[in-house]
Amino acid sequence: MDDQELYAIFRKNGYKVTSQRLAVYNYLISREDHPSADEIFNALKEEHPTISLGTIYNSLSVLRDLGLIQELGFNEGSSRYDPNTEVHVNMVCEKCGEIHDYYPEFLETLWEKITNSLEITPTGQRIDIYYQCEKCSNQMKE
Amino acid sequence: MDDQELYAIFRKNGYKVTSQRLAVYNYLISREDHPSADEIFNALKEEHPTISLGTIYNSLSVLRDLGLIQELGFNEGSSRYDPNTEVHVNMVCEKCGEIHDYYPEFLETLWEKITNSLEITPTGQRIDIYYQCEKCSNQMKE
DNA sequence: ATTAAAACAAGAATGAATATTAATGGATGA
DNA sequence: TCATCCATTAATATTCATTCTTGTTTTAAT
Repeated sequence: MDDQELYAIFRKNGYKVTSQRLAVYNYLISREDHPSADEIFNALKEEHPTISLGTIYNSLSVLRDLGLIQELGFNEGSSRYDPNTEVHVNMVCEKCGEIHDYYPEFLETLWEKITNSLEITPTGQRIDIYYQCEKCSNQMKE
Repeated sequence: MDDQELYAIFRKNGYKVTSQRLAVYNYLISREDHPSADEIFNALKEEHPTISLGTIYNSLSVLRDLGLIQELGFNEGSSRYDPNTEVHVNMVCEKCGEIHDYYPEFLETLWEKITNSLEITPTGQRIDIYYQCEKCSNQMKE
């Protein structure tokens, strides 16, 4: 999705196009993992010296309400933000919290088998697999 | 699982058996949905007049660390506690937050297809489907 | 029964997230 | 061009779930 498409989505829904919102979204899609609001804040401070953490939260809420991103709440710590709203698996390291997306073969077909049996229409989904990433399981051995 | 089995699990892992821990676990398995710490606290106050919210959190942490329950963190509000740690689907109403478990046909087989493709061994999983429950979608129409 | 370790209750502290408020800066029309 | 409007922003205060601290009580081994 390029910025022009974003502009259109914002305006169609009555939101103004602001450099802060664009920056948050573009930063999110630039990353493979799913950063927290604070991480985004620290990353954008350099190019946007006056941006505030409140604005980050605000922008993330707008993006989430527009369905452009998904917010992932966890047991501990802060929420993480995922620019991918399609069906996929979040591989979550239970030690360091690192997250990356995973697309098993035939996932969409399998997921359809599950959702087809429902009487209602889902508005979203979340699939997490918890494990220990290579880095963390190596540290355990030492 | 009866209380005797619980006793054994606690002791085997170096935890003492306390009435508070038993009460929290037994209350959880008595419920179809997945209450929050505060709900558990309010429910147990009658039979345990001196119990504190801190103790609820403590007991829940112990039960979680023993693998007896799963903690589900969400974007908004408090964590919810699920005494079912097997593979299942959490049906989460995005309006009122009500949760109930769902077991689609062949879920275990489908899930094995997904996890078999992994190089690592998962330590846990979480599958949520977000939707609007009947009560909430009826309220929207009015 | 004695005793040490673990767990408890009560309340303070923490920290993520939201709410509030005044300032900012485009857009619009005179 | 200028003034006004209004959503958004930045800064700050506040909320609320959860964790931590302290002193007391309970558990369970001896």
